[in-house]
Amino acid sequence: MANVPGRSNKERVRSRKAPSQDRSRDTVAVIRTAAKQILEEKGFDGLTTNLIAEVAGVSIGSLYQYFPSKEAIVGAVIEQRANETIRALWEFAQNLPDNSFEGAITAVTRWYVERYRTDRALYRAILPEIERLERTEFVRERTAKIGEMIALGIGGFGDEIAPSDPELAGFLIAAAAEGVLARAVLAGDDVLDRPELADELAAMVIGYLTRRRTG
Amino acid sequence: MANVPGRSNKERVRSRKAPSQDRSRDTVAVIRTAAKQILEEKGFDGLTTNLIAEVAGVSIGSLYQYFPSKEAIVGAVIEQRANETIRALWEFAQNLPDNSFEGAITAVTRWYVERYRTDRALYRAILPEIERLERTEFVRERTAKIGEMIALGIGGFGDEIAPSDPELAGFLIAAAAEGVLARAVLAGDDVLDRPELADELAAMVIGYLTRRRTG
Amino acid sequence: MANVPGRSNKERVRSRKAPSQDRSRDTVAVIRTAAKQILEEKGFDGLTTNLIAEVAGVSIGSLYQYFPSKEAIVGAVIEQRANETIRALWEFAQNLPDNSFEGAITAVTRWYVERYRTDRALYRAILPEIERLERTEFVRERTAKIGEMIALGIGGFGDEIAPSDPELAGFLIAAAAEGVLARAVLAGDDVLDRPELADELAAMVIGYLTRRRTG
Amino acid sequence: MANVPGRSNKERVRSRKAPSQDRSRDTVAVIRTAAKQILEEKGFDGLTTNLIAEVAGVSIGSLYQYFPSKEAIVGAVIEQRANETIRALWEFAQNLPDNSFEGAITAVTRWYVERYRTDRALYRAILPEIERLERTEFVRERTAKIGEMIALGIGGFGDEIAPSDPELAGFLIAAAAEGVLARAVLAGDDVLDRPELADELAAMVIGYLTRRRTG
DNA sequence: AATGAATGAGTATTCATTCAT
DNA sequence: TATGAATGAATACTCATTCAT
Repeated sequence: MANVPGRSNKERVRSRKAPSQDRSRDTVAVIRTAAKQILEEKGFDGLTTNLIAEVAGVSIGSLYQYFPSKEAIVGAVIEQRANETIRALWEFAQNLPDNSFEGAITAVTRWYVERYRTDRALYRAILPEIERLERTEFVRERTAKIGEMIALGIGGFGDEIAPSDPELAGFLIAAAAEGVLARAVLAGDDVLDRPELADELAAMVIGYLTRRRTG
Repeated sequence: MANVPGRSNKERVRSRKAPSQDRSRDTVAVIRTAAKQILEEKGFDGLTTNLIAEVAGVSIGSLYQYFPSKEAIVGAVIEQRANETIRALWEFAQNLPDNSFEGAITAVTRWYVERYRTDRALYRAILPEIERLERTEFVRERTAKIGEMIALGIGGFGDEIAPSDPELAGFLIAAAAEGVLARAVLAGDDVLDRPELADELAAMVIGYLTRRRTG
Repeated sequence: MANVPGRSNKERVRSRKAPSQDRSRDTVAVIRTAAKQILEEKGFDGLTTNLIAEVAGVSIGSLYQYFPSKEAIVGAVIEQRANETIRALWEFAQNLPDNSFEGAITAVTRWYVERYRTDRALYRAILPEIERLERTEFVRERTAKIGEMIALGIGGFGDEIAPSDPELAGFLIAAAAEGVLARAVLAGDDVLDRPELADELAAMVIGYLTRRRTG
Repeated sequence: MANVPGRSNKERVRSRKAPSQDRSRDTVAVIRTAAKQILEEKGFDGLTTNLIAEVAGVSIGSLYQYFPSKEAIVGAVIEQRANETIRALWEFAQNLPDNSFEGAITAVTRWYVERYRTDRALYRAILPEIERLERTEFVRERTAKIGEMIALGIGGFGDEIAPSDPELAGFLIAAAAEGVLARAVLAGDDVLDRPELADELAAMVIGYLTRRRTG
C-alpha cells in the first residue's frame, strides 16, 4: 500500500505544482529556506520532512502539496543555490576592476573561493547530495551552465587564449574548481582558510588556458 | 546511523580489532569485498549491513565483531580502493616509458582517467560517500597522500617546475583531477568517454606547473 | 525511498521465513493470534501493524521478520481460519449421527451456521477482506477445497443425487452457503439468530441436489 | 476515515442535502459517476476524494457540500447500482416470454448472471465494499428489497410453491445468488464464464422452492 | 454555492545494532 | 568466536476533511 503506482520516480523530483500564485510561491520559498537552514545547522542526516515543515511553519501536508518528495526539496535547495551562484557570478564578472585576462581570472577565482568559505556549512551538507543528484538533469545543467559562462568569458580574450573546444575547457575549469573547493570544504578548515588557495587555483586556470599547444 | 549509546562517533569508524590472526583478516576482507560488490551492483542505497553479512557468508553478529558500524565498512572499501590506487599509481609511475615531464604527466593522467572509466559503477556509488566521509581521517589522508605523491613526482623535475608549496600543489592537482573525473563519471558516459578528456586534464596540470610566476 | 525495488508485490503476501524452528513457529502463531483478536475487537480499520506487535508482545521488527506485510498477516488469519474450518468440517462429517442424505445435509448446515454465529465478530471483520483477497491463490483454494469436500460428501449418496458436475455443484453450494451466511452476519443479528435459517439453507441444498432433471 | 469531531458516524453516510434544485442533482450525479468510473478503472484503493473531485470537474469543497464522507459516495454508487438492478430486474420480470415458474426463474437467473458478467470490473471493486457497508441501512435495504421482489414474484405461482416465510426465502435466494456470483466474479473469469453457471443457479432456486416439505 | 490551500493524524516499513545463547 | 533472533527508533508520505475567502 506504500507506493502509488502511476507516478514514476523521476517525476518525483520536480515541483508538484507550478508556483503561479503569490501565496504558492511564498510557501515554496518558505519550505526551501527552511530546508536550507536545517541543512546548514544539522547536515543532511538531520533533515527530515517533518522537521522541514515545522521549521517552515507549514503543515506536512502542505509540504507535499508543493514538493513530491524529500529529494525534490533538496534538489530545489541545490538548484536555487546554483542559480544564485550563476547570477552572482555573472554580475560580478560584469564589473571587474582589472580587465586583463589574468586579473579577471584571479578576481573571479577569489570571489568563488570566498563564496565557499562563507557558506561552508551549507556546502558541507549539500556537496555529497550534488554528486548524488548529478545525474538529475537540472544539476547536470548547472555544471554545464557554469562551464558555458566560463567558455563565454574566455572567449572575450582573443585567439591566443582560445582553447580548441571552449565548452570542454569550461567543463574542465568548472569541475576542477569545484573539485578543489569541495575537497577543501570537506577537508576541514585548514585548507579552505589558506590565503594562497585562490591564487593557486587561479594559477591552475591561467596555466591551463595559456599553455603552449603541443599538438 | 541510529541509536548508539555511550560511544563516540569517532571510535566507530576504525576497525574494531586489529586483524592479527589469519582468519580474522579473512573475515575482514570477505566483508569488505561483499560490501564493494553490493556497492557496485546496487549502489549505496542498496547497501545494508544484513545484506553485506549475507553476501559475505557471515553472520551479522560477526560483522559487528570486525566493524563497529556500517560507516566503517564503507570507509574500509574506500580506503582500500585508495590504497590500491596509490600503490598502482606508484608502480605505474616507476615504469614510465617517456621520462620527460610532460610525457610523465600525460601518461599518469591517462592512466588515471582510464581507472575511473573502468570502474565507473563503483565510483558512481562511492563518490558521494567519499565527500560525506571526507572529514574522517583516513579519507582525508588519502587525498593528502595522493597529493604528496604528486608533489614527490613533481619534485623530480627540477627547479623550473617546482612550485613554492609542493604539498599544496599536490592537493590542488589531486583535488582538481578528482573533481573533473567525479563530475565526468556522474554526468553520464558522454564526457567520460571523450578521448580528449585525459589530455585536457594533463594540459591543465602541466599548465599549472609550468606557468611563469607572476609574483 | 519508500518502496524497495527488487521485491514484487506478490511476494509480499506469503510468509517471509519458513517457521521451521519452534521459536519461529511460536512467534508466527503469536502474531497471527494477536491479529485475529484485534480483528474481532476493533475490526479491520483498527488493525495496525504496530498494534499487532504490541498485542503480540513482539517488536515491530520481529513482526516484519516473519511477515512481509500487513496484508500477509491478514491473509494468514484468514488462511488459518479456513484450514480450521475445513478440518473441523471434515471431522464433524465423519461422525454424523444420522446417516441419511437429508439428515447429513441438515446436520452439516446447522453446524456451519452455528460456526458463523459463534464467531460473528471475526467474520464481520474478515469477510470483506476475503473478498478482497479472493484473487490470491490460497483463498481461492479455500472455496475450492470446501467445494471439493462437499462434492466428495455428495458422492457417497448414490446416483440419484449425483449432479452432472460434482465440482461445480460443490462450488455452488459452498458459495451459496457463504453468501447467505455472509449476508446474515453482516446484516446484523436479526437474521443470523433466526432458528429457521439453518434449515432453510439445508432445504436449499437438498432441493438443489434432489431436483428432477429437466434436461 | 480520519478525525471528525462531534459528528456521529451514522450521520455521515446519507447525503448532506436533499438535491432539490436541478444543479444540485447534477453535481451529485456527476460525483457519483466519477466515483463509479474510478472504481471500475482503478479499484477501491485508487479511489480518493480528491481524485473523485478532479474527475468530476468539481472542487473538493463542493464534493463535501453534497456528500458528508467518502463512505457516503461509495454508498451512493452502490445504492444506485442496486436501484438500477432492482428497476431493471422488475422490468425484465414484467416481460418474461415463458410464464411458467421454471421458465421465469431460469430467465431471471440468466439475466442476473449476465449482469455480473458484463460489469465484472465494477463488481470486483464494489463487492468487498458492499460487505463492508452492509451494516449501513441503505445497503441492507437493497438485499431486503431484492428479497421482497423475489418473494413477490414467487407469490404469483400458487400455493404449491409458496414457502412458509416468503420474506426469508427471498433473502436466502438473493443472498445465495449474490454469494455465488460474488465468488464467481472474484475467483477470476473461469467460473463466471462457464455457460452452465446460470442454469445451475436456477436449479438451486427451483429446487429450493419446489422441495417436498419434510416437516 | 464554490473554491482549493491547508491540515495533521495516522501508518507501514526499514535497518543499524544488540545480546542471549 | 560465532550466531541470528529480536529490537525499536526513526521517517517518508497519504488522504479524508476543514474553512477562510
